[in-house]
Amino acid sequence: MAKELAKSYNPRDFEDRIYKAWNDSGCFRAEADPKKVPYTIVIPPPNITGQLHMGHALDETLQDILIRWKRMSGYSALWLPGTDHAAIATEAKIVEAMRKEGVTKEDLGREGFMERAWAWKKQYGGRIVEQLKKLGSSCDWSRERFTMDEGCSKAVKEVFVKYYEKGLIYRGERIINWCPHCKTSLSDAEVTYEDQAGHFWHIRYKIKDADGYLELATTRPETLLGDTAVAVNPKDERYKDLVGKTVILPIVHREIPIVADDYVEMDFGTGVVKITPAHDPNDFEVGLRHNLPIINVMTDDAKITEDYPKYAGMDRFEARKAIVADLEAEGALVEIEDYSHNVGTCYRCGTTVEPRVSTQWFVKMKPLAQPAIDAVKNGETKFVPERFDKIYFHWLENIKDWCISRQIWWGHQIPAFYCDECGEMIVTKEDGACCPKCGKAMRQDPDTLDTWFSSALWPFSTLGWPDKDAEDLKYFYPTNTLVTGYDIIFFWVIRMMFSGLENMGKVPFDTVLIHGLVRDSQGRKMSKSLGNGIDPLEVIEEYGADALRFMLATGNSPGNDMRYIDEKVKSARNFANKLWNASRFIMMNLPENFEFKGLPENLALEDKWLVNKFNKLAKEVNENLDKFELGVASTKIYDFIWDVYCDWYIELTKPRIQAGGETMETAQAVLIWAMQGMLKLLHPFMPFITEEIWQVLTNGESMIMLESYPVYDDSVNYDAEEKDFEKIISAIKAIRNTRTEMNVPPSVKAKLFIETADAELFNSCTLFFEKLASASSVETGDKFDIPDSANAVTDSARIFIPMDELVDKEKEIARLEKEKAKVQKDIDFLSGKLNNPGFVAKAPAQLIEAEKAKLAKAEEKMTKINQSIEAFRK
RNA sequence: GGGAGCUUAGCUCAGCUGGGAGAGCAUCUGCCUUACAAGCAGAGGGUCACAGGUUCGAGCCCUGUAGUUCCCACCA
Repeated sequence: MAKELAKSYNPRDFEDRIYKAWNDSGCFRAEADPKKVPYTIVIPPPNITGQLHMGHALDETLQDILIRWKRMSGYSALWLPGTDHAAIATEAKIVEAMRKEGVTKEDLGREGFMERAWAWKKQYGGRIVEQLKKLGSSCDWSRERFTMDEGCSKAVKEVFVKYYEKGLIYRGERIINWCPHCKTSLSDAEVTYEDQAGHFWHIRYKIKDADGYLELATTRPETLLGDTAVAVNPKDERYKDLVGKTVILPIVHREIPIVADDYVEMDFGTGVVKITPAHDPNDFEVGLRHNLPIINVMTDDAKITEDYPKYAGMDRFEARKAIVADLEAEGALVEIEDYSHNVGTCYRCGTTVEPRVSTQWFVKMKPLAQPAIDAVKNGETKFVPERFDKIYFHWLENIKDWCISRQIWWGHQIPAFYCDECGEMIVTKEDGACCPKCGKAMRQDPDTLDTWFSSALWPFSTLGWPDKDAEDLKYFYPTNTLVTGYDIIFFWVIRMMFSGLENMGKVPFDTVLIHGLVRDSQGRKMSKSLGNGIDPLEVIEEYGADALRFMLATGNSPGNDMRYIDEKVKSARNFANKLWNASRFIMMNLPENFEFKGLPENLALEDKWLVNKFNKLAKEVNENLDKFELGVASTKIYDFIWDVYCDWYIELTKPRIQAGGETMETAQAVLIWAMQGMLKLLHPFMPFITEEIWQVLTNGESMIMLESYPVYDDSVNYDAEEKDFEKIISAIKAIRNTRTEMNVPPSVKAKLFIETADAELFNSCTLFFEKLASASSVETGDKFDIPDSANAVTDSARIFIPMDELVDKEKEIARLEKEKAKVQKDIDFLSGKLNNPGFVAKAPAQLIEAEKAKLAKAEEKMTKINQSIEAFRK
């Protein structure tokens, strides 16, 4: 540890060193200590493929603030870290890397591919973890987990088998979202809808055995190949007689029925809909109701199948053009209309999703959703801010079954086994099962699980479940605060909720703290394609992790997006620098072998003023943190350190330090006392600089991160002293103000004559007037008449500042009149309020008293101003 | 088509149980006062989107309007 602070604040010199010291001494380790109360956060596990971005930086900063605060407040605080295998995202990256080498998945085979994937995990899984450390994250690395490690995998199998046996998991042929690029199914949550400009192609289908056509419109003419009906509304008089007849599908020339179904809206378009059960979720439902055949016309990469030789091998968009041309040639195309519609895209790669019928595994959601809804309704888990519970309810109330099987290799392979001999299927936790019917070796289902299936179990799988007696599980579950962005509610929060309730019987966390996105300086989302992303590591390199953290925690509120603005980081860095220099100041003014023995007895007025203000600060900061108002808390600490401590208190101690003796010793002790308190309050927000200063201040005898967080001390009551000293402060401010307005440079000292009823108080503070208000001498009294002097007036004093040159009476009167007008406004406002019978009758007594006191002060000041004006007019 | 957020100083944003509008940056005036020019002391700048309502009292609560952003939704 450093022995003394470097001359200038340079976070690069100590942040890594301090992180290592924390880690080496086991400060991050949480114990299941029965004498303590647990406080637990599980990290939203970043993807192993990921690199730290601003979103992580915000998320980790908020968690670290909470965990450090709770740790210092005496809790057994566990922040459990880990990473996510991120199935599709990771596999896509690996495949892409392989592509550059000219290798395909098929070349390697499943086993070979998995080997390669694990190697990838080994290489990159550690990278993001190292980046988290740069931020100062105080995670318990001894408990680090990975969603595909042995324990998590065990939990996944356990849950899968349990759900299957309870009938909560089933396998079936359904229409699902298919990504032709990733070549896998997707869940509903993994589809992002976006408005796209497209067309409405109006097509006519010839009615068989009758004259005329049925005209309909579609945005996807290529799916016509798979049409197995056209539908109309049963109440639609226009088509009533046609129901039961058939039409001839253009191009294909297949005969398909006209069916009646309520799904069709009469007022939309022509009131006729083509039905393609294999490629549209609604059509699929209609198909089920009318027993229509399902004709899949596309391969898994969305090319037309061999069944349609003319279009076979064409991509669906090429096929669209070809088919439109053919429709036109055939005379079946009536019209093309511009149309904007909602298109589903893959949330990973952006490819337009193709609805597709296939056999998949599903989780039955209705029975699981209800307890999750109830848990938030009855307050077992609450969202901060509260409004996000609406989104949560809405999603759960309309939830559909969750498609969990993915046609990729990187992930948890589904623990279902098939007998190719007799067709038997079993679901089991055991590997390498043999068929219970015919004894033959069974083949495991090749599919893997949705990545969110394992992260849904994260709050308990990481604590030892399914071992129900695991010490960590018993002590740390349920966890307390989950911190995440609003964009993850559907993917993760909801699934953790029902998983926790179903498997643990308890909610996984009591609070979900939601934050927004970090946008660029223009308010745009940071994205790779825009190239507007800011790398947190570069910011840390330039300004330090503390500055970045402070900027992210300050000036924004839960649930709202924020912008990354360089000036804000700079200003946070300047704040750190300010603190750095303040501590340098107090240290350079300490005697060689100074020993801090706590707050001394013989406090001066200004010491009590400071102590009282600090005490109130500690109270408020804890209250704000309790309510997750981290930004408000950090602002208050900032204001106290900069304004109260640096700009006032340090300046006040300077003359005392010069004076020496007892007053100096007291000042030194108070300086240190307050500095230690401020460092502790600030530590969760700016861990590195506070630790570095603490180490030097305390000769490395303890770590600030393990100190107790300051709390309100109800034995401190210096309210009267605080008020008194505020009189001195306002007098100094008034003098400075007057001098500035009269263009008197600070180098020009002036005598002060202070006319006040608080002569004793002012006399005890003459040093401060000399030092902070450029006074050459100070005289107090109950009556002065000093001609040719500028006047500074407060509610408790009239201050005469004689000038070398004659004071311009008119100017001085004008200045006082201006001031008078202000005070008069106050008096009018306050007396108006107090003369209002409604206010006096209904406002709280405390407030009325406060307003009366304010009015009295204003009137005092008014009297003094009038006296001064009178004196000038004489 | 539903739902939510936002609209406060030139810019970016705080302001949480309703009690005389705040910060950072920017602007203007002075200061290199030996902790800090990444600083110090001052100053200017706001009908808190608009219109109603509730209240003794509204930036804050209610209703509506406008602009804006986002989420959800099966009108082909």
